[in-house]
Amino acid sequence: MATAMHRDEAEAHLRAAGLKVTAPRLAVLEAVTGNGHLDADAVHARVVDALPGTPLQSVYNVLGALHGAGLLRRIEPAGSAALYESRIGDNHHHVVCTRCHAVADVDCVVGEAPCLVPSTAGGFAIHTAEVTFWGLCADCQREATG
Amino acid sequence: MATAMHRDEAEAHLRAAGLKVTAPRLAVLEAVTGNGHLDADAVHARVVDALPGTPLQSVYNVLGALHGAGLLRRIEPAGSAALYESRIGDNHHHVVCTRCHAVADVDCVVGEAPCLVPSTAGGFAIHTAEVTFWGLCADCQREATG
DNA sequence: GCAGTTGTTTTGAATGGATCAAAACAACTG
DNA sequence: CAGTTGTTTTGATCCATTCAAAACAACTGC
Repeated sequence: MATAMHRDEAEAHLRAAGLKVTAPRLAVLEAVTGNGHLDADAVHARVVDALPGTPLQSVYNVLGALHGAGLLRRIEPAGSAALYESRIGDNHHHVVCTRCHAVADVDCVVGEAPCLVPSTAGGFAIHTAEVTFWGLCADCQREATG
Repeated sequence: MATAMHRDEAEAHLRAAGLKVTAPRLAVLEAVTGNGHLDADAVHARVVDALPGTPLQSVYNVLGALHGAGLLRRIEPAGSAALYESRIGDNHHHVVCTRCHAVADVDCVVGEAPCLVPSTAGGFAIHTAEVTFWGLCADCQREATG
């Protein structure tokens, strides 16, 4: 839990994005903010704490809306369900544990966003680069060598 | 269609990997080799040409086995089904069209595999890096600006 | 060559993440 | 405060993929 989001902050973000301010949206925004990388189920679990009875479908809708509005970033590592994170605006990368699927952020490793150099490969007009590292998380290293 | 694979070549690869040589496996290997990035359905379509009646399930089994043996590489770009390619051994990257999902290979853009520098981020022992670029393919650029 | 063993293919069914659609509802506008 | 429009909810459906058991065929040793 890094930076939890205050209700009024969340509200401001929603309004700025031209979205109506609703309880499920505030709940999802608070659930994701500062809590790493969560899939729809994990978000749902947190949302239900704050807003009992909220259906999973609503979480999907809200996540879709917030992602569409640029308020949430979405990643889909191979083998995992879609994950959402609140850290946006910078283009950082991710490490995924090949054993337990844990995810952590990685700031661009080599100097200034080296992997992001826009280029034209094979006639494609590239606008984004996404880097996913694969490895073993600390816990799984222990269990593997132990 | 770059390098099509001959039957005996395919056989050798299978044996080298300790896999039994079977018709479906040869068919899948030939279907994927030199044909870019194919999902299970696309592979199935090709396999059925050579081996009528082959069920999709068998294609899944074979793709799984060949991938497990390191004979096929598997990528899973967000929003697409799993794709298989025969180009292995080098660690190249991919561009995916955000409009039509076409995929092309990209050799590492900045010098010598800059994105692959193994490092230790957040306690993870990284062993692989995967770079996915997103952009518009030539065709979609035309249709978008046209 | 031929039978046995083991791994593969096939048949059939099930899973899970996610999406679609329509009805019930609530947030913003004036 | 009523109307309008966007949201949430209910409920159903989709698709890629995986699981399981039975039918089968590739390799081994004889």
